[in-house]
Amino acid sequence: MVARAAGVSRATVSRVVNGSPKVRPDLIASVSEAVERLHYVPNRAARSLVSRRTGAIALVVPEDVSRFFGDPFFAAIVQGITRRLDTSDYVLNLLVASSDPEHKTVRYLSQGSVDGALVISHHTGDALSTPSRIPVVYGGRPAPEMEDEAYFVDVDNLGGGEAATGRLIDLGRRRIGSITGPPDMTAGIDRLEGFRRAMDAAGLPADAVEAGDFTVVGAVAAMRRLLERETEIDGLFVASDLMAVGAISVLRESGRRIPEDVAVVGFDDSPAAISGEIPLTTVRQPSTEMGFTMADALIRLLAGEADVPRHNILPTSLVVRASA
Amino acid sequence: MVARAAGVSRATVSRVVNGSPKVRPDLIASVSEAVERLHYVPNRAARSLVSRRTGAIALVVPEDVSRFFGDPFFAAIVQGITRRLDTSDYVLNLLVASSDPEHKTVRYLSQGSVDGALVISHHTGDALSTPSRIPVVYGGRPAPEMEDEAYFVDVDNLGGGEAATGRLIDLGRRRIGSITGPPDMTAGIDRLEGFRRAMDAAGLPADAVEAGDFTVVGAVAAMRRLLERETEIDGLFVASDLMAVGAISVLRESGRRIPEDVAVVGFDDSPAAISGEIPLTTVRQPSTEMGFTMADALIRLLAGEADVPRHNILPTSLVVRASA
DNA sequence: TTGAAAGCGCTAACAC
DNA sequence: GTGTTAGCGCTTTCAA
Repeated sequence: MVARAAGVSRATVSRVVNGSPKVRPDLIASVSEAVERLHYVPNRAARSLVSRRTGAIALVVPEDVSRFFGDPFFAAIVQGITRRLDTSDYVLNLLVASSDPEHKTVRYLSQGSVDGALVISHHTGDALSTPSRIPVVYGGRPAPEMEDEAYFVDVDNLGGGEAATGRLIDLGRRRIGSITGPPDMTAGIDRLEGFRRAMDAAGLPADAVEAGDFTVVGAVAAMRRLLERETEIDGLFVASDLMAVGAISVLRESGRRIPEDVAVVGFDDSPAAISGEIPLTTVRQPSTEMGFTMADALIRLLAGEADVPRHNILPTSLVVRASA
Repeated sequence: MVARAAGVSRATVSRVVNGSPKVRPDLIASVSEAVERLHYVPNRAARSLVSRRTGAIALVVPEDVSRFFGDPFFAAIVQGITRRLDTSDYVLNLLVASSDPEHKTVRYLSQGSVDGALVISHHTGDALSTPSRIPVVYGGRPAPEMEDEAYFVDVDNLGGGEAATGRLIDLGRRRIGSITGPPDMTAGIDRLEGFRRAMDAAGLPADAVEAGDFTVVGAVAAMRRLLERETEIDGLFVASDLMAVGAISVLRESGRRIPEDVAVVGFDDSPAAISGEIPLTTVRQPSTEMGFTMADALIRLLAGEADVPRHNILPTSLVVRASA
């Protein structure tokens, strides 16, 4: 080790570099000086070989990146994560999880290449099948079978669905329908559950429900199906803004006015909410904060903190615009 | 090493694991079996300590992630990168570059934590100030002073600007203006240069130009300024679709019809191009391919290939819709 | 408080 | 072809 030019042993250099408290001030000074002068940078591999820590955490995202990276919600999560990491010594490893269980990702995670992992779970099946021995924090409520033991951060989809539906009810709407997400995505499930609770509480039937898939075209189809069954609909809760856009186009096509004939509430408060002709009333979710909180929880877990909450549900809020 | 349970030496295990050609088939079989049975996974840190390779590459993005992660263009690049990496043994490290030169990022890169880096350079100043000794491939043409020596992949902004302007000229427009990007972003500079060349070639003056900043509000302001100076405008090339949306709103506000009074061509072929009321004629850029190509170039560089082209300009194409 | 020495898990000469 | 032997650069007991 070159920095021994400071006239001390490698051990002392190591202590100084790692900020050990028991080093004489004058030594720490001369070592620092030598480090500076020689542009010494500790080798990460050697360090993690002995310390058994890598200083890296993985961000595991589902395979269809296309959807995820373009998705503003996901973008905000990543932003929140990087913001938290910025004031830490961890770096982020981006892993695109394949459905193939024997994929690189799994091997990588068990390779001890990262100290912990953040996994964005949207579909129920996404949750890391191979249980690794490193701490994992999920983004989004994972599958029910892991829900209790797992650490996760989620937005209050249930409360959001309830608030959205409540808005429709407060508006005096009585025949309220809903276009939901696919049945294997917990976010969609929870939003629907919120819808049901609000309807139940108001003594209204929660049966005008059709499943979408969080895309515009899926929503168009779902809306058409719904309209065939229920011509009297006067209120609609759609599980995402993008789907709301699709639903609204069908509604208008059928001659209905928004919000006069049918009041519509979306979910996400994405750019799509204000890009259409009629500004969407929707539910805002704290996405950046979600990413930040996920990273924070993982870092605390890695620091050995014992009282890290397993479940963290971030509040959502209703944003009233023109559609309802 | 536990896998010595296969009755061979660690060296042989290492050879088998790394696919060395000079190992007896029966040994490679029994070793593989033992590896499988014992769930042996080589330790990454130890391996890179001796091999001086990390199996990781960095993706360095400018600080304002907010813009970048939400940006479909960036999303597509990341997708292209991960797609290329998927069939390699490299993993991706995401680094958010701060403007602070003494930032984590710089230290990290010089720490030997990655074998190479991909850097998305949009602003001229973004280019890694600290010259690291690892191979770097830029996404987007970097600052002129590094343009020659650096490896980079870019889309043909110049050709795209030329084609867009050419479309306007072919349409018979004669008083054609342009809203450009900020003067420190090479993409915007090149698009403007394309505009100039097309105008020059047609013997038209290229002086109706105002600088935008790639945002809707910036474009609105730029359009207003342009309209004050040039009331006769009948054609407009806008350096991004998002800005085109802003420009069009101002144009309409002033009572002009698109494309009858003013034909408009954008750039990017982003979702914004088809989300507005009038589908935008625009220039499509191969963003996913750009990411793929960047990763591919870096991987080849890391493999020691000598004939990796330093500059790679990917073709753009005009997409004709309703606005021009 | 500091130094000496051991060793983290692996690969790469070098012999056999 | 395979085993033996050195380290890779660092942290960390253990003595001093």
